Amino acid sequence: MPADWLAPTDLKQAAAVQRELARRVVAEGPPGPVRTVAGVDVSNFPRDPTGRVFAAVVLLDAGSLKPRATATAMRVAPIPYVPGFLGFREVPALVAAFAGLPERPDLVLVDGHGVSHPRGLGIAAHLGVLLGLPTIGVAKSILVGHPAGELPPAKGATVPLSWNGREIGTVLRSKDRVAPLYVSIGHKVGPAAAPDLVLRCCTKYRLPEPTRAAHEAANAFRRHWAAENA
DNA sequence: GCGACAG
DNA sequence: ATCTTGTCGC
Repeated sequence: MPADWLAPTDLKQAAAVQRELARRVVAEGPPGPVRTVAGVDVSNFPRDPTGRVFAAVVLLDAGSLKPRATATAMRVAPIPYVPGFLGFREVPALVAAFAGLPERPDLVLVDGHGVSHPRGLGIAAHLGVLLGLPTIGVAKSILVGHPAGELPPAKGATVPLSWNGREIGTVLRSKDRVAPLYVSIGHKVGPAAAPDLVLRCCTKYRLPEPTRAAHEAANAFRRHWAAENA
């Protein structure tokens, strides 16, 4: 694996890497039963010139949605945040965090888009391909594309997310009368299965439990790090 | 050229 | 992403 795959020289090269990795995305799966689900997220210091990213991954039981293990890792992002290139900032730290997990999850829910991305490689697909794990992108807002119709207000409602005449994801109502989530496959997951898998992780909040747990873990990790490095 | 723009 | 106060609805 070329070094610039993790730390590209410029955005032009980064885009080329994304197009290459996008070819390796597998749009079907999961290959087996989903007994465990992991949630991943990254926390940052506001206006931090050093660009430190604090990553966390939480493994939970897919049935009870109870946390089973947590792992964290801190890295310095190789590039600043630029829409369309989020993966280069967060994936290295997330991969490092996964190394600290006691076991590999059957599925991973990622904060951000999967293939609903300008070059078909949002952070969920990026992470999935590098880890070789089934991943789904769960974003809170749109990067590219438009909802193909009006989304009903009830939890579980869906409508396709289209872009240039192509269906790239699904707009999903994860809770009654709240802003929808934008779901797209990351890697080793089929487009039809993705929305159901995400909904299965949603209880009483807008965001799925794995994502909520990871968000909390990443914030706790960052605060803990700050307290010991004062 | 102008508008859009995950976290 | 992070910060922050008030406000609205169940």
